[in-house]
Amino acid sequence: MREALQLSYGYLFEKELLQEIDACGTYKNIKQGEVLMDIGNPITHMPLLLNGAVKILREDEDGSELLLYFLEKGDTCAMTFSCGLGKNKSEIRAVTESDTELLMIPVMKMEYWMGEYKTWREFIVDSYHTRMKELLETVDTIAFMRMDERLLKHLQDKAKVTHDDMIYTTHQEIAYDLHTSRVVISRLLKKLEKDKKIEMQRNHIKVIDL
DNA sequence: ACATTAAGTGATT
DNA sequence: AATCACTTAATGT
Repeated sequence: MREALQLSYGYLFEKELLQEIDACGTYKNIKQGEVLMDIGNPITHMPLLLNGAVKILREDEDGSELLLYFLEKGDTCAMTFSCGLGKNKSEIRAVTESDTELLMIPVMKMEYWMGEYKTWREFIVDSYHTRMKELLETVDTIAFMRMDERLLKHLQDKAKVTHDDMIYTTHQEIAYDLHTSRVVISRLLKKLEKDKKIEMQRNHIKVIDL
């Protein structure tokens, strides 16, 4: 069994379940920026994050994106639950935010364990809750916060999931995540820098106000 | 040196 | 807050 599995999930699951997870899952190491799951893809596996971070995005008709939330170590994707036995298609896109190690569990196994292991069942229900709360928080953010607040929150979230106060990205990419234009982001970042909340260099931003 | 990409800015809606 | 049009700065070849 991989150390990472024991480390991230050892306190949640009993030995037998961990061994089954280890045996049925496929370990994957994924580089930053890879698309794990795209809109329309059939869902056959559920990911268990061992480390790293994944961002979950929604897309509109003309292809522009909106970031919904991040997944971290110990998280799993909520979309997988709402589709039985790989019959449904993914409604979201998942992109690795940093280099990520994860385990892919076949949906069949995940359903089977629901009946077999209480700890697994609790984990799934709990994850579902967490995702739902996270989703509500983003809805609030989009609906009630001004763009400058959203931007700062986004930078803070990003720093958190990546465990690094340095954010390696361009203004354009941030604009895509927040579904706005680059010009707006550039201007707001300028303000945040003046307020000593961040420091900027080309292609990276240091978050000071964490 | 030149082309490409990232970031800054004023004006307009 | 978005868009346009344009400038300036940094980086790659």
